[in-house]
Amino acid sequence: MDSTGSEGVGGTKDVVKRIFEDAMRSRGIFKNREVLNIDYIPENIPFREEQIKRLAGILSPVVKGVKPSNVFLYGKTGTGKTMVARYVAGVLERTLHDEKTKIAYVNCRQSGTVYRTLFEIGNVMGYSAPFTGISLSELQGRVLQHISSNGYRLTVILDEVDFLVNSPVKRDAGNDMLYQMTRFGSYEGGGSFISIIGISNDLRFKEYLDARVFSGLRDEEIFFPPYSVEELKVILRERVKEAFVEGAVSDEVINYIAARAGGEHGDARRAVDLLRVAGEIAEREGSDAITISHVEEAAASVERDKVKEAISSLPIHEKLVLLSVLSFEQPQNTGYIYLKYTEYCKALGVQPLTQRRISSIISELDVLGLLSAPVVNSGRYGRTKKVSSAVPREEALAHLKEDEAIKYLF
DNA sequence: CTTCCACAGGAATAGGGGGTCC
DNA sequence: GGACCCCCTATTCCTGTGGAAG
Repeated sequence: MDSTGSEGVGGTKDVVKRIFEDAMRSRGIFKNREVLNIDYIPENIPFREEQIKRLAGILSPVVKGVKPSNVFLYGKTGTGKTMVARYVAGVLERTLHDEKTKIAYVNCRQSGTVYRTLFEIGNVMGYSAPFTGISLSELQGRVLQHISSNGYRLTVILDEVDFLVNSPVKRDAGNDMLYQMTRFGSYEGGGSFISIIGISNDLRFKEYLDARVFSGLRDEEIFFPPYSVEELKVILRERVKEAFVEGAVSDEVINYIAARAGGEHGDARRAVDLLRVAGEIAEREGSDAITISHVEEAAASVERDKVKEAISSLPIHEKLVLLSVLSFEQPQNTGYIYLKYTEYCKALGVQPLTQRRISSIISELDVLGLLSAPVVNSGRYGRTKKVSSAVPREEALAHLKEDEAIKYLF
């Protein structure tokens, strides 16, 4: 840990001073760390020429004020869908000299609800709606009205569009919104239109879609295959050239990152992320090059941060459920978890929630990756979830103890 | 082959805090 | 102020179910 007191002649102050001096003396290994941000769009996007050309071709009518086909981009995470869409949209935007032609980017998952997605689109189009209070259909009507009455021609990128329809609660609203948007213009006249670039990595997506919406949404499709490890190496090498000073990242390290991040399904975002965090760690250590062990540490640190973030932002009942699961060595049935949970509630003087709710919470924690809770059938002995922790026990407990209330359950 | 466990998980509903609109 | 809206958590009630025990 940290050595209190003074080492050698200098005191704490000198130690701190030395850290700053070290930081100043070393040239630093970063040249331009912006290049490693998630939303950085490089000049050159390798291995995606074909997709870029196709998307540009499909969108080209826009420059003449004509509605292009709707496009659907699909492929797994980190295969460059968003980057390509933003890249092409960016170039398109810069070649336009037309007030009426707009390009909007909305991430449907970040927006969270159909309402807020529409709200965002309205915002980009210069219509500020109340962020709550009016009905969805009212908002939808207003935004579309705003677009048509101003004669706007809109190309909207709906990233993670599956989130508009993937829950039963949203399904109808999401379908309706997409339906209205795909139909928009066909009856408006006046040159106003909306074209949609949909992006999704969930291939079950179409199951949730209304058939009419589905066919309307993908006049065209562009597939993004995973990057191979070799391709990842090229991508990393290009980023390294831009981001780091010469000699800071060896080929060996690049290969290691590519293998590590790309091994499963060629996720470039993950690879670049790993590179960035490894660089930050190396920098903090005052090292002038990234080593394999920096990368390993980076991978562990990314994982730890995720767990910490996930646990500390949990509401109290979720934390208690997690604690209940951790109190067992072996995987347990929902029923036993629930019993333990009610004990904890009693100890804290909190009113326990119903088992139905706890069952949902267990599922939510499963989705978050904190728990593993597959449903198992034990014949005569019923049907339940076998709940166990999906994160290191001690680590999870440490985070839970940060909570003021839970601390007293030691 | 039937029974029956121990829940899963859908549906309807409520309520409370955020709001708009007239 | 009253009608109505969104969003989220939570409750109540409910029907469904794979397979070991009998």
